[in-house]
Amino acid sequence: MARAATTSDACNAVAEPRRREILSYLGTHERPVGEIVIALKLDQPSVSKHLGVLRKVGLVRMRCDGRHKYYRTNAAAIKPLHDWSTEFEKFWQHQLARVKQRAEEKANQGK
Amino acid sequence: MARAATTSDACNAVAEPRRREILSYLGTHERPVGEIVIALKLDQPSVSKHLGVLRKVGLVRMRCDGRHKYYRTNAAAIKPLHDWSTEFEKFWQHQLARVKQRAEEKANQGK
DNA sequence: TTTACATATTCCGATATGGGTATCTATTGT
DNA sequence: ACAATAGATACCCATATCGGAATATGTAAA
Repeated sequence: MARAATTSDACNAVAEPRRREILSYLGTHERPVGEIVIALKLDQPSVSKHLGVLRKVGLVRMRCDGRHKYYRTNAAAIKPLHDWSTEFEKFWQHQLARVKQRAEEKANQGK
Repeated sequence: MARAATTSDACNAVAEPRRREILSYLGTHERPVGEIVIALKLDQPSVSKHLGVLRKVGLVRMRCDGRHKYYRTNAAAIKPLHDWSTEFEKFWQHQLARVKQRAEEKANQGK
């Protein structure tokens, strides 16, 4: 077996930095492909392909209007990712708290 | 260019489902490799390789003790991912609110 | 010092990727 | 009908991947 397909999962789709840029650029604001091409300075075929991947995993939605196709990110599809990372939130909060505490102790030594 | 290396980024490292399992299994609880192998029913070389990737991007920390190596997840390395997805939180909240509202309107029609 | 154990590394093969370039389709304007 | 425009698709290539099997390293026990 090889690496999992980029289209197998929101996680895999989002691993590609350009796709993250696209999602950020389209907040939930609907935009035609051409605008993405210009704004992010990517080749048009590249953008089309990235959008294809994002669409297959439900991360973007598309609406046709004549020869234009309007894309917007489907934020709900990002939530599972967010939920997964939230599993670890308590841990890094502890870590950061400890770091802060040590820093304060060190500062107090100087007094 | 090909697909970005799995070791190029926490995002790419985490795209692989087994690596996510490993991170979840080790909360911040320190465990030797062998325990991961047994708990997740993976081959030992596979686990070692996954741990190598996770280590390279800082998602796990390692401590040597004799012939054992203890791994634990470094939760702080997951925070950037969490922060990125949080960017979209406001959007899915809106979406879910709309869905709920429509459902309630529909329910009220029946009265 | 030989043996057993814990983990890491290497080699292989099949596969999907992303960039680039060219081309195809569909819709609009003249 | 024809040209122009928006977007998708097809093709090629270099590369990294994961699994599997075998082997290597390093530590501890006999």
